[in-house]
Amino acid sequence: MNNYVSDAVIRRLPRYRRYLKKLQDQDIQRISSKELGEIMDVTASQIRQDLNHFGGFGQQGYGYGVAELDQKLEGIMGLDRTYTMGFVGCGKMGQSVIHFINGNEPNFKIVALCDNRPEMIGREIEGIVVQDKESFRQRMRTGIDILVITAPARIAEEVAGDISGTEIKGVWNFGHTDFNVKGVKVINVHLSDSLHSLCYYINHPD
Amino acid sequence: MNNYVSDAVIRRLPRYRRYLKKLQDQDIQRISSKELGEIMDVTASQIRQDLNHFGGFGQQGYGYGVAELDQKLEGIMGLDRTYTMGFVGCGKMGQSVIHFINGNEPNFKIVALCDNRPEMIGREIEGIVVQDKESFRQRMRTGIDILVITAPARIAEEVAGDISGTEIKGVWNFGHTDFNVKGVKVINVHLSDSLHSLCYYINHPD
DNA sequence: TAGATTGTTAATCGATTAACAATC
DNA sequence: TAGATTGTTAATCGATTAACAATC
Repeated sequence: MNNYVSDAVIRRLPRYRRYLKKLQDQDIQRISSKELGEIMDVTASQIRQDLNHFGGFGQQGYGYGVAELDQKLEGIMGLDRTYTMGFVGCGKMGQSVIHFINGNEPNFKIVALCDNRPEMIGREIEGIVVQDKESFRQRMRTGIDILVITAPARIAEEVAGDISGTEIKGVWNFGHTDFNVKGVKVINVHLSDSLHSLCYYINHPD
Repeated sequence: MNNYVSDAVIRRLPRYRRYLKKLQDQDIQRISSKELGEIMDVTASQIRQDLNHFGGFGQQGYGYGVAELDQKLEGIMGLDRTYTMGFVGCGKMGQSVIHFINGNEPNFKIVALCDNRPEMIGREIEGIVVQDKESFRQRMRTGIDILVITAPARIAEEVAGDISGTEIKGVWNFGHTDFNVKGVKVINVHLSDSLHSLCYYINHPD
């Protein structure tokens, strides 16, 4: 019930949920922080601390109800509702993220696509017609919760400027630059960065 | 020159490099930690602390040479050599990562592809023939530095078991489960997790 | 030399872990 | 009730920031 929640905690929430799903698949109905900690390779203390930011979901002497905790976390992250998405960039990366969302994320509905290349305009990708930048700019103003950037940096920068004043609440950015838009949360995926860190570890084993 | 380097520092290294590249594009040849901190939105202190884990790359009264620092970081991350890559899974996600690597990461050479589906076997993707699991298992033993997992969780788990004893030094995992292989560094990308954290932020603005 | 800015030590801040009283 | 395990406070640990002497 604490007010401030650190980024470190927020980044762990989806992971808790992944493990809770797995437990449900195994028909396990309750779990203690100790057991869960062993499975997830974190301390029981951290689990209890993390969860208590949002309320007391456990029961002394018993542990946590797996399904109940999963549902609470779903609510905390707002995954008990749907989000509309618009894509900027429908190249290989864009198409694969579109496919990923449609196949794995039922709470996210893709409602608009945009691409710069004339040969892409008017084409349908998984049932949605690709728009040009001008008509997308219009479409973008209302009814899109999350903007997904899967376009080259130059185009991403252009679009960033158009976000203010729209209903967009979050940006999921696969581009290679960081960007900040006031009033909108941006998550930068940065594939290159994670690959390059991997190289660091490869060259500095311990 | 310090021996232990925390994950937090390692994750920041690629980001420093991105900004140094940008500075080079603008023909800026030197920069102080103060200026760089302002551009990157971090403290000058953090930059100096981070870099000094690896040596004194700056000069008092002057700052850092942009090209020189970039080159040092390249060396630290081992990006002055090439890495061979094998892909497990050649679906939409796999193909898009293959395309991403070939288009953006000259230090990474894709040398082997694998897919489970009969209709994929023998097909060529960006010049590389897709192998079945059995022949890939053989191929995997030598000459692959990094294994990229872009296959469903079930297949990822199978492959994980075959890694020990190969020359593979790192795994770049796009699957939806965490996994650990002893002696091999694994970086889990977890697209869902980052999307779900974004939802948390959308629902808890401040 | 004087000014600037590093490299590095010390102080602060925040996150993780440990401990334990509360309680199911 | 006794045992188990939470929720929560206190202790520890690590990372970030500030300060400053070294030095280009």
